[in-house]
Amino acid sequence: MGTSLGITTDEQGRKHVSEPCLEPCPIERGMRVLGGKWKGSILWHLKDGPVRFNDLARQLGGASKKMVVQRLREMEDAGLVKREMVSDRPVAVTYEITEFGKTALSFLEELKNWSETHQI
Amino acid sequence: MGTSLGITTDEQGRKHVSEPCLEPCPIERGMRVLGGKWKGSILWHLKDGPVRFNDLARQLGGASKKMVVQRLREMEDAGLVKREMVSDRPVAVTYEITEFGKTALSFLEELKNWSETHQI
DNA sequence: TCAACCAGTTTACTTTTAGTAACCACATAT
DNA sequence: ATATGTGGTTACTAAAAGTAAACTGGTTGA
Repeated sequence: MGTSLGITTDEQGRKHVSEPCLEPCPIERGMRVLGGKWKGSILWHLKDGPVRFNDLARQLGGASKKMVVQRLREMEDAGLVKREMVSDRPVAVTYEITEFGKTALSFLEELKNWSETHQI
Repeated sequence: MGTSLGITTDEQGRKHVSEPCLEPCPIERGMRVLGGKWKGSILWHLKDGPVRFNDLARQLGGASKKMVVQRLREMEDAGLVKREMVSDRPVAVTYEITEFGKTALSFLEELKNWSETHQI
């Protein structure tokens, strides 16, 4: 009988969804890459230049090293972040935002502004 | 000796963080309200007008009623969404985006575009 | 030599989230 | 009477996410 947002009702009155929002919908997909705890903050901290691992971990006061490493690996895999071995013996590593990572910054900035302007 | 992003090194070479990004930083706070699984999608589905509970649950193909209710309650509490009892006996309920909820749409749109333009 | 740094890894948990499947009470249509 | 609809709730399980703290194996500086 009627339709509303992809839901159709047939002649017998049974309801069917024509375009259910299955998992790989763009908003959920985006949230998976940027939404994990600390991911946004990590990217944000890298926006002004490469940062060394322990410095990053310290900045993210609340996060354990394990979390920071884990998130960094995920973000490396997603291509948001690049790991660079700066020196071998004294081991020194920096993490740097990639060009692709930078494309997410405007979005994070909007989120940041949104949280700041509305008291959340 | 040097400082970098709020990390200072004292005369003895010990490192200290001056402004660690503790949990309630704007990006993390924003992610807490908008980042849960399905929350973004729910808000997005409500953008064109009120939607009834079961319709919404159907649209979110992968989500169980329990999840949808849970997320809706959280979003009600956050003031993003309003529950409206349309009719009592036949019980009918709609969920509607609030003015505050609408302020998050531009952000979701950017996330959506970002996910769509970069193959994620 | 000792303490502190580097960049992690590992362990041993606890907490949170996600999810299934069945069930409720009531209403409407066949 | 039976199936289907409404808007949920309950009970339970599985998986993910997160924690603190110890530990590696090296380096550096006092």
